[in-house]
Amino acid sequence: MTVYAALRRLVVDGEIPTDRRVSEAELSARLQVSRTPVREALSRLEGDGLVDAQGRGVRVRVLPPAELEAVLEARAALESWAAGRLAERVGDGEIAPARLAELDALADASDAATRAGDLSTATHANREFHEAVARLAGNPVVEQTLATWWDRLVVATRSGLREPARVEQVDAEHRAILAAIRAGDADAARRATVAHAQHTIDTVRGTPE
Amino acid sequence: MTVYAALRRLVVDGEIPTDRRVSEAELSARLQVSRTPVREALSRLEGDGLVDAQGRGVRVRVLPPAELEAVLEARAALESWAAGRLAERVGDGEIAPARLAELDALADASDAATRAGDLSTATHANREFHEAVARLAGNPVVEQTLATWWDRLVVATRSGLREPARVEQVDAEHRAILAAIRAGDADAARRATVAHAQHTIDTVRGTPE
DNA sequence: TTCAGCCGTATTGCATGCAATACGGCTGAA
DNA sequence: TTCAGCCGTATTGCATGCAATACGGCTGAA
Repeated sequence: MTVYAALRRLVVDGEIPTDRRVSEAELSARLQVSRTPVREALSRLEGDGLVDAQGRGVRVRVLPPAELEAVLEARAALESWAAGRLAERVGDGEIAPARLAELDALADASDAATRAGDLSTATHANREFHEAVARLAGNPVVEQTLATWWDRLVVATRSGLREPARVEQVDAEHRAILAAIRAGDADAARRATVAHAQHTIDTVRGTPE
Repeated sequence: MTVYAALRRLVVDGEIPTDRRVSEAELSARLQVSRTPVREALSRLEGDGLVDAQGRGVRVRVLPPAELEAVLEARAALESWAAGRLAERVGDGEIAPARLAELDALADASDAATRAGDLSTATHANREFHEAVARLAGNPVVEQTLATWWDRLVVATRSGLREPARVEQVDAEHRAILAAIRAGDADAARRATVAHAQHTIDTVRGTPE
């Protein structure tokens, strides 16, 4: 499990070359363990869709455009569900308004980093915002699936794709989602999340390469 | 990979006792391979949420009620998305109406088996119907995630839960989903799917044990 | 020059062995 | 009788070794 976690981190953090195949021996030397636990971890990572192990050598998966879009669409589906569910819970009084302050803080952090031009921090904060929404929705299955998809996207978009200058828009969209959640308006929360996600999809589509 | 597939099948088909821990040696003897590939497969199955491997011996996961509901909710979220997307594609003329005949046939099969009282076949046909909708929606990520969740539910509901007598209702709901898809009405398709799923959730909730 | 076919070797996939570990039950005190 | 603590053993987790395999490049024909 620890080897799995370590290897996953290496993959997600971009510490493993994506332009060539890597041998099990290479990874085991790097992690100072034998090939056996490395193989186990790789098998799991393959299940997560993070690496490709057919043939000889393992390859970090950089998603082809079609699959990138598929993951983005899937993410939009679950995130909009989560936002709607959270709004319902707020409306039902299951979530104390104070807990929503966490979301405000994360949106603030995301916006601040974006304005400061700190892309890496901004990306991370943005993810944290969306993951917090999923967590507060109270469905661990959805939460975990989304986390896996985020990881896939991180790997896929590291080399190449960059969020372009729709910077201003992102923050406004986050605030719109939050407002709907706070109002307990599930429908509006879903719509706002779908719109937000759709903009990301459009951006990716419009960015060949 | 073959060992993984074989073991997964054993788990999903209920061929492995769920009431006790099973040792790696036991499974490797059964599959006629050494413990090494069995361990790899188990690690992956754990990632799929099908088994629990903490401590000593592996355990097939029978979902606790809270998690069962979480999976059902998550499934509803993705399936309603898929139904809506498929309806859009039909509306856009991307899907030839002839391909929807497949769905009719699967709904027929599900209904026929249900009326014949063949629960096992009915369950399978029902799953095929929903998986066909997901496939036609054209998003492999959604499709595969749903397949994994179906497997989890199969294992979880094998011992104990049984679909009760809302038999008539199920077919009517399938037809409603189909009608919305055929009409290219994404909103209606989503609503019909959510309603269908919600009935299942209500049923499970109402069936303690 | 191009490319089909082969061949050597790096690499995988699995089996096996062993130290570390976790469990089930036993012992003895309260 | 109950249960904390220990102890023996089944089981895991990892390392290692080896046969099977897949790849990269070489050879020679077209």
